[in-house]
Amino acid sequence: MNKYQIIHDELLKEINDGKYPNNAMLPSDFALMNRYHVARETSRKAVAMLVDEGYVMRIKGRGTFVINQNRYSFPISHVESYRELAARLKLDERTQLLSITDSEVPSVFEYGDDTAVPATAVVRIRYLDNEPVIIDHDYVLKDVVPEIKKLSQSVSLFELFEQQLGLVISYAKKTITVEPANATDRQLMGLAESIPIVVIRSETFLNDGRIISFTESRHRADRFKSVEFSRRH
Amino acid sequence: MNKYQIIHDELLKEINDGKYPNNAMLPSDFALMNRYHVARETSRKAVAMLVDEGYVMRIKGRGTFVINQNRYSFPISHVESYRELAARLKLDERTQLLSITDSEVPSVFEYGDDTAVPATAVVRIRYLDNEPVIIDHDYVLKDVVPEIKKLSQSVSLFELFEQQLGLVISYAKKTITVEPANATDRQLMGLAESIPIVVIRSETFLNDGRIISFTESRHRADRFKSVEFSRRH
DNA sequence: CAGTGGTCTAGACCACTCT
DNA sequence: GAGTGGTCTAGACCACTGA
Repeated sequence: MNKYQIIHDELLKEINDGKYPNNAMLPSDFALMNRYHVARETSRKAVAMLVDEGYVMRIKGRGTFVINQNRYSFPISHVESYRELAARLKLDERTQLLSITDSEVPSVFEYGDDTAVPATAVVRIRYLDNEPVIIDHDYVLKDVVPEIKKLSQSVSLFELFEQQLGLVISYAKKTITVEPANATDRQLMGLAESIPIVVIRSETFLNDGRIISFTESRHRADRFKSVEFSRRH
Repeated sequence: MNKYQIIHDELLKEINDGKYPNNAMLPSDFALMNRYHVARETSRKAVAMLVDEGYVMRIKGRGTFVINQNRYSFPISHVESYRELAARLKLDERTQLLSITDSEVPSVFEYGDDTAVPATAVVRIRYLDNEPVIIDHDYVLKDVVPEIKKLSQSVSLFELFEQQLGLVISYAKKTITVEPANATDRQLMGLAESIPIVVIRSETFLNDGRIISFTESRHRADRFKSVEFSRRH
C-alpha cells in the first residue's frame, strides 16, 4: 500500500467517524508531514484525492475543510460496482442472476467496425429494499474472458475479473440517457405503465488498455438519483 | 499561467489538432522534461490533468495514449457554463431571459435551517438548434451578490460573477434526478404530453468556501445525453 | 536491456489569510 | 508575522513493458 493511500484512507475514516465534522479543518500539510513522517508532496497527494472525491475543499491561506456530504445517492462520477455501492449506502440489496448466454456486443455501443464481436451476455436484476429497480446487461468480451461458466450470487463481475482472473480495471466511460421502458423492463420490474428508464451505458477498460466489457444498466427513473462533485478547471 | 497548465494546454491542443490521433503515444515524462525544461513532477502534473479529463490513459511500462473521444454530449463531470458547453460543441445556441425577481432559495435545496434565504431568481430558457430544450432557474444569494440589475443576452451568470464581480468559482455539487414535467416546463418548452425532465440541481461554491448560487437546470429527457470518463479508485 | 510510468524525498519560493 | 495552500526543482528507487 502506498503512503499517500494510507494517509488518504485514514483521513477518510476520520471524516466518516465524525472526528472531522462538517466544516472542520483538516490537519495542514505540515501537520501531516510530522504525523506520518513523509515529504510534503506525499501528504498533499493524499489530500488531493479527498478533494477529487468531493470530501474536502482546500482554500489558500485558510486550510482544508470538510464538505457536507449528502448521501443516499447513486454515484456516476467514478467506477464502482453495484455491490460496493450497496455496501457504502448500507441498503438492503439483492441480486438475481437471470441468464448467461453467448451473444455479441450490441451495435448501440458502436464498437468493432460493424463486425460482430463475440461476448458472453450476463443479465441480472437488482433489488433495493426488495423492489426491483435496476436491470443490468453485461457483455463480456470473449477475447479477454473466453468463458463465464457460472456466477455465484455472492460474487460480482468486478470481483470475478479482479480477484479470480487477476485483471485490473482502471477506467470506464459512461453515457447517460433517458429512454422509455421496453417490454423487458416492464416485465422484469413489474411496471404497469411506461415509466422512463435511466440508461447508463459504460465501457470498461483494463489497465493494459483493452476493453473488457460493455454494460447497459437500466434504472427505474423514479428511483434514480446521482450526486456529483466537481471542481472548476 | 502555471508551467503545468501551459504544458497541459499545449498537449490538449495537439490532441485536438490531430497531431496525436487516437491510440497515439504522447511524449514520455522525460521527453516533456527536455522539451519544456521542467522537473519531472511538473510534466507529470500536466499529463495527470489530461488523464483526469479523460483525454489520455497512462499504462505503466508502455506509455501515455490518446483515448478515442465521443463528443456531442452534455458534460456533468465538471463545472461548465451553458455558454462554454455550446461553444465547445459548436451548436447553434440561443438563450432567452424570462425574468429576474426577488425570491428565496427553494426548500428543495435544503439550505439554511428552514429559515428563508433571500436570493435573486433568474429564469432563462435555452434553445439548441431553435428548439427549447433547457429551462434554468438560478437563485443567486443576496448575501454574496446583493443585486442583479440586468443581464445582457450575451453574458452568462458565470461571466458576470467572475469577470465583472471578481469572484472565483471553484466547486460545484450536482444532483441528477428524473422528474415529470410540470406545467411551467410544458408551457415553456411547448410539450403536449408529459415528457420526463432531467433535473440537475447544483450548488456553486466560491474559492473562499461561500455558496454563491443554487441552480435548477431542467432538460427535456429525450434531448439529454451525458458522457463521463472516470478512473477506478 | 533501455524505456516507461509510479512513488517519494527534502528542500525552495510564492500568494494568500488572519491576527 | 505566522500559518496556510500552490508551484516547482533535482534528484532517487521501484515495477513493469517490450525488444
